[in-house]
Amino acid sequence: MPVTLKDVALRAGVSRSAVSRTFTAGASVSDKTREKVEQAAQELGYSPNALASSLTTGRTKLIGLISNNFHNPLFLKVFDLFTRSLQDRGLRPLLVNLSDETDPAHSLTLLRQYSVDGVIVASSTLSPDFSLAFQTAGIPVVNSFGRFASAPRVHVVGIDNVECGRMAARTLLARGYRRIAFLGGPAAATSTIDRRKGFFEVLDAAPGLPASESYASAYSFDAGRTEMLKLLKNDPAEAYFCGDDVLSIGALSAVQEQGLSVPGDIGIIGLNDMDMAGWQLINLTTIRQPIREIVGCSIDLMVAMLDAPNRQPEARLFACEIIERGTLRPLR
Amino acid sequence: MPVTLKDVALRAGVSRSAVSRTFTAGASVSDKTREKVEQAAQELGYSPNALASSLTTGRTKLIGLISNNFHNPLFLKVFDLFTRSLQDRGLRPLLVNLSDETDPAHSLTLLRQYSVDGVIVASSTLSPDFSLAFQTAGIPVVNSFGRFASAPRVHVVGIDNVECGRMAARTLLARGYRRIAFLGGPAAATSTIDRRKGFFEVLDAAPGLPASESYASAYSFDAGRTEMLKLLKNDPAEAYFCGDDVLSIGALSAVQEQGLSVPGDIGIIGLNDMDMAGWQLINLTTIRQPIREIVGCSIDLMVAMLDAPNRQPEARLFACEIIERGTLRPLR
DNA sequence: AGAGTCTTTGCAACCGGTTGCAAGAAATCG
DNA sequence: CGATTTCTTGCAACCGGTTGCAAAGACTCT
Repeated sequence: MPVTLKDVALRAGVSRSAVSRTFTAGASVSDKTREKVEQAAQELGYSPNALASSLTTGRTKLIGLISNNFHNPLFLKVFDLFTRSLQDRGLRPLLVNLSDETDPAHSLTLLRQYSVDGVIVASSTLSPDFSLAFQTAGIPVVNSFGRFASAPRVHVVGIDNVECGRMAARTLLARGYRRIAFLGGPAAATSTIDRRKGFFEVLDAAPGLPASESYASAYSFDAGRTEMLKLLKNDPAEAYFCGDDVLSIGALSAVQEQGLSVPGDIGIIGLNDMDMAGWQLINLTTIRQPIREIVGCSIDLMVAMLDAPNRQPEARLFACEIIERGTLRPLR
Repeated sequence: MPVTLKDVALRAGVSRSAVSRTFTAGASVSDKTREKVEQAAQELGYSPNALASSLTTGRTKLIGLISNNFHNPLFLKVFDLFTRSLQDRGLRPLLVNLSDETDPAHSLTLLRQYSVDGVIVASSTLSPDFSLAFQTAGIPVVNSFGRFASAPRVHVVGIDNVECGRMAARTLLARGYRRIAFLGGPAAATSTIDRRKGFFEVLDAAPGLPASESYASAYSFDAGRTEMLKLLKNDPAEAYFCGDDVLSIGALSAVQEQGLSVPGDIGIIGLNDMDMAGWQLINLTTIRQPIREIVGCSIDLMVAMLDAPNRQPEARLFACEIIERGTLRPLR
């Protein structure tokens, strides 16, 4: 049923090679032949089989896009950007949804079976070892939104979560909050660990400040709300750095439900600057992660690696930015 | 570099066919051979090339997943469900992000090049003709979240948007609202058209009720808020059926910003029941679309079609359900 | 033990393309 | 104009698998 190279060759009265060459950029074909072939292809509705050609060329233009962040609203935008940018460069995203898996073995064989040209691991919670497995298997890999390392073993593009933690702490201190706290997401996520580190680094440098920490069970509204309700029962802090905007909104909700005001009674700063953080009825002060740049850069790196697979791994970081809204009291 | 059938055959001391057969379910191989082959495959780290085998079998297990709804928060969950369910059935989603395109030609050639076994068009705004193009080209297609037709030409799974419109109107009337209005998303979307139709069908059957309509420029918070601010300037209605939850939340925000209360002064009912509709600080009354069922059913249909491509197209509808929260006054 | 049946196995052709090579055609040059 | 050089082109082998076929092997039964 589908029309092949041979059909076109037959109709155009040329060899199969000639047809193949008309569809291969940079191959040697005379204008006359090319015209005949294109005519025939047009009439038959031919389009070359990318998979068959991948057999000999060794390139599929398939890129595995692996993520376990299918509950993070930010990632809708991330997927949007990734798929668009990949398409713009003639690459096709083969999506892998990791859900709770953390072992790369399964994804690895799966993506190997489909001979992907490269893999993008888009996750803020997976360990770098996950990405490393692909590298070791000889598949170019970029870890987007991944954990920064000063001696990276795989390409990693993202933000410095430690610095984000510092930034949050400094922001709170600058606004005169003294009793401040860290309200993280799941304690095992690399991003949580790093942000916590930076946060307390700054606090520890300013001794005499009472600081506390706690963890929500997930990056979700309910988890944030539940945790905050618990905190409010026992002498809460003046301000909280929450691991994520959704978590923050849950916390915000809890505070308001208890009849307290934000930022009057309690200050909150989130992270990610999701769309909803800007909604007037939420109006969350938060730290923006430049996802457009991160995605763009990840793809640039990936494309570069397709030509030079043995590129030295590098970490590329982007600065985050405080987005000042209404959940912290103003700078004096 | 990658290890092939031949390598394994050589090492196991058998023919290539034997190796192929050990990896093909239902093929005839003796236990002894199978063991030898599996041993060799293990040692070499062999995994069969799905693309090469697709050449002869004619099946890639690739499913094109096309969407233009990368800004609709509901679709993060939709993608999550689709990718997970496809994976569970041994199928791989090849994602196509349509953004503003409405012409299927491009996606069609693209997906044909990759010999996808089938295509799922996940979109609430595309015309059925889009999906039809794949059907015509001989590629099994399911239109998820698509427009219902009583004589469908392609498989369509979703909800009856006309009925949703009716349901919204009845709900508002039952709560004693008399001056009610339709606040749709972009006027060209099929879902908007259908919902409007059902909505006014009910209103027209109850004469003497002043009804009005208007349209936001997008299914977004800003568009909803802007439109509602405009409406509030001129004699607003008592209650609004908004085309979407995000739109509703924008409208809700506008009402509150103007110092009016919901549902005291103005009632709002949304559609979709996204996560955030349930957040206490939003607490939106809305119509739930059973996306889990829609996705599940879409995939069932797709799988069925892989075996019987000429299945008679059918439309499968799921009932929606009012989720009662706090943005409509209670039933008397 | 021999005939008949059922399994297992390798050969070779094929899936839809690509590509090195050598021969033929066209263009360039003195 | 013939000799060179450069372009085109088809042949044939190959990419990594699958599969129909017939031969070989294993098994059953009398």
